[in-house]
Amino acid sequence: MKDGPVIASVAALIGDPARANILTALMGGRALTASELAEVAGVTLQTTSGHLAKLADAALVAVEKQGRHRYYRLHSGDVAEVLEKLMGLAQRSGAVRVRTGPRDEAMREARLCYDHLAGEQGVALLSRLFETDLLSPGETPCLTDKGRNAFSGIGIDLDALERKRRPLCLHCLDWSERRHHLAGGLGAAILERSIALGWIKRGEGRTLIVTSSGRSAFRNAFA
Amino acid sequence: MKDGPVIASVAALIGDPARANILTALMGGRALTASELAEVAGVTLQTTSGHLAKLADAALVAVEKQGRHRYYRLHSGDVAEVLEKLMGLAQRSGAVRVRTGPRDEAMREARLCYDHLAGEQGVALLSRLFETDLLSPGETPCLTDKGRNAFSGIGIDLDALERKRRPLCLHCLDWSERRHHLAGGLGAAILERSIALGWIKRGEGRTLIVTSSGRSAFRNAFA
DNA sequence: TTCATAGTTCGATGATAACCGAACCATCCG
DNA sequence: CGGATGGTTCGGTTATCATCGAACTATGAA
Repeated sequence: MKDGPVIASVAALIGDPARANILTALMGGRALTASELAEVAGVTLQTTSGHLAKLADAALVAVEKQGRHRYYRLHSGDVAEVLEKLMGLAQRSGAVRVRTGPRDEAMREARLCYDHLAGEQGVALLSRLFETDLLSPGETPCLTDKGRNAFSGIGIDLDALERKRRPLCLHCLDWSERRHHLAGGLGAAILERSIALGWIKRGEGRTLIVTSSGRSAFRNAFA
Repeated sequence: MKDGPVIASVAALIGDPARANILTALMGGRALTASELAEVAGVTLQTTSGHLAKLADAALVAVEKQGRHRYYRLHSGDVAEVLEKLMGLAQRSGAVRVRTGPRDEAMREARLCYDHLAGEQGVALLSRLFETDLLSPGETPCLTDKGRNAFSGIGIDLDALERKRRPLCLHCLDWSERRHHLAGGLGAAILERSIALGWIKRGEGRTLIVTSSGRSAFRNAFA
């Protein structure tokens, strides 16, 4: 008995845009931190924390503590399957309601993803880095010799970055573009230098603005 | 892009308790009218109408007009599959939030289902009618000779009922009990006579109260 | 120890949407 | 033509819940 309400509670959980973004981000299979999830969800960390608590409560996600990080992942393959099926339904239904998350509008172009560049510009930059052989593609992106020179050339201290525990290169699924952009220590460093060099400026909230000098720098692979 | 929000809109649709009840009721495969669905959902016809419009809009249910009735059914097997999977998840999660629908509390025991008795009492009555051979089980319940006598004995005009277009005996899935109770013309007639004979009284809203004389009458199969 | 980063909890606010009463359309029956 | 039944639309009310600021806890680094 009460099957109706029971499925309702689970569906309602998935039915919130922020939580749906969190869940779809986790469909990649990798465990992500609360901060990263806050980014893809487009809401603040506090809000995300609340959502994650609910999702964990309902056993849709699982948590793993590792030092001061908390890694969240989907609780099991079952959850992923349901999400897949829901996507299928949504596709067929041509659902369009799209109650866009807060700040969503301006963030599509360029935004801060945790501590690196995301949005159209972020995706474009990564693909450009591959094209120009500054990075080589693979499981995770990998720095090439040509890349070492280029990044050092704009003032990034690669040696210092490599001494840190944080992985140098990671890719991160861009939720508005559904393609990867560059994360990891290098992603963060590029953003930091780009701001210092006037290539990127901070906008409202998490939005970023790529200046015209920034656009040409990215296009020419920092040359 | 925007996959997150898209799945969110579908999930949110399923995530409302009233709509979830509607959808689970339709999982039986039979097409039901708006009034019947209003009953299982535990909300008024107006509210149900709104819900059905949204569900139809998202292609989760399909409508068929037949005279002045509108028969609603699940749009396709896909939808049923998703619902199944969600039920599975809900089960594992031990979801308990159960934001019960309005009036839900008092309706579990006995309530009006469209125009017949539902709830624990309704389910118990049908099973008693089978046990005492007033009805024989099957695709739909079927009236026996013994049943004709018994029902005529309490003042039900079976001939008149059979002249009507409405099917005499139908079963109807009880949403609180997840078992069948008796619907159709006979189900309605039994309720009508039960009220006339003081076996059942109307309570608040759609709730019904089975009196002690009613309980013994049902237990003894109207003898 | 102090500072910084990661995350949670709490309280207040605001917006969405479910809900119902009432009035309105549509179909069938006599 | 009425009258009755099945459904939908509209408006106003209410409750829920997502959201964020601020304060707090916890882990790690210097």
